[in-house]
Amino acid sequence: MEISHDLVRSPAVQKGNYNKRCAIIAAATAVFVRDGYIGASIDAIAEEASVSRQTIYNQIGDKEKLFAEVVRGITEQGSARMAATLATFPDQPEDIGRELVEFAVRLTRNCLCDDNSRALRKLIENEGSRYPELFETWKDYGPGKNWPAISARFARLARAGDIELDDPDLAARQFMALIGADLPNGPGEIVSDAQLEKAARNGVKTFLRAYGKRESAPAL
Amino acid sequence: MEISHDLVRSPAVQKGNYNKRCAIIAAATAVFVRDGYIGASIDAIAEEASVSRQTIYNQIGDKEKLFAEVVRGITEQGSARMAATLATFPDQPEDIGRELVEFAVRLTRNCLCDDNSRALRKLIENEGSRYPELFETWKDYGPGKNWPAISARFARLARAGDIELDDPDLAARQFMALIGADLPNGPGEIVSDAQLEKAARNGVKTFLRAYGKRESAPAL
DNA sequence: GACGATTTGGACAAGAGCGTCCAAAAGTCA
DNA sequence: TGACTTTTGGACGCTCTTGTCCAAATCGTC
Repeated sequence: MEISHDLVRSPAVQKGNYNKRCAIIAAATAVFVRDGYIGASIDAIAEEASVSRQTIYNQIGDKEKLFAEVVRGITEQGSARMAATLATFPDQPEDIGRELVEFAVRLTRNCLCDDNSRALRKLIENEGSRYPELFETWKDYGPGKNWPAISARFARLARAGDIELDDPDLAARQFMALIGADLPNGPGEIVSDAQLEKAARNGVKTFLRAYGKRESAPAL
Repeated sequence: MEISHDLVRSPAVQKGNYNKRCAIIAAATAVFVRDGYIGASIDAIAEEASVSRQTIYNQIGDKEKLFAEVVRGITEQGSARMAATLATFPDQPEDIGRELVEFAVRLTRNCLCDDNSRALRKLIENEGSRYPELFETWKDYGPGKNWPAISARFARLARAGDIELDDPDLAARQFMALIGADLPNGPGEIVSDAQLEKAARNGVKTFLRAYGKRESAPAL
């Protein structure tokens, strides 16, 4: 699982080699996701990063500190991607079907199916109970900020008369569920662009059959 | 996580105390799900089962054998519950909305939200790559047998004129996604009957808005 | 080249877990 | 009661991991 940490910069202290530090964080992310917190060994991370074990202790410190750094990195990156993607929601659509499909493709590709998001979900699910403070950080970014944002977009579409719905929050949850329903969710599965496109089209089609304006039968 | 293993009987050999064996399997299931394969220690399982560590080695054997037994148990039980629930699909509905909601409640309660199913999903997701043969066994029961079964039911409903759909497989996947969209999916969260009922109603409502016959507006 | 900072690899102690062995205790059945 | 089976608890050897320490090697910069 390749994870770029371009956005992960040393927070305050700027000692040592940035590249080494980034390599350590990236390798730690991969190994933590693959083997879990307990199963991940510092030696495996060191080997994955092509770095001596001692360097990890020099640069970051404890295993817990390393894990916290990993979580901080993927949370930040995931949140940034989600915010950027949400900004592309079709506000004043000309062809709502096509534009919703395009948005769904961006959403699944950048925020649901990418390695970073899957890593975050897996860590939250498996180690969230062991490190509740990690869960707290994520709640702010995930369901705390982004879900209301997307439901607000749908509410605006409804006010503009593009769709018909009574509960924007519910519609947002169902939209997410529908565009994810047709995606292969096996472990470590590769999702092709064609599958992504088809899943988005199928999900949006059903979403608009339920919530679209009655007179305009969407031909996708 | 309480998991009853009434269906789990010793396969061939019938030596020793059944109660002890069942207690071991149940405890092992809980600990494996909680801590993962590597994180689960035989000592913790022995303590959870109120049994000496040596007894585990006498009754089952290896840690791997114990894990395989755990997976076999929850897979069997999950499959049995799914089959029993699928048999209650409304074949000739009088009130399709109400009957689909009732079916969705049964499905989520027995096959999606119960401890057994969640344990199975978690183990598959986390250890499936480490033990592919485990994944194989599950594929037969899960997507291999049950998903075609449910889509066949929807196809029959469509032929009878109760709903309008072109792709039964897709409709089945979307039905599952919709009735699960409104469920709290946090780790270890308790789902009340009221939430279950409401989630099912919301999901079926949208499903029928998309696939129901146009003239009969469902009032749920 | 020389100096300081960093990295490296190896060694180390402490602890945890797995699987085995074994003698004593408890349970089971005739 | 007596013979047989099972369970128990403790001890053991083995491996793996964590975190620390340290001297030698490497890198960057002047």
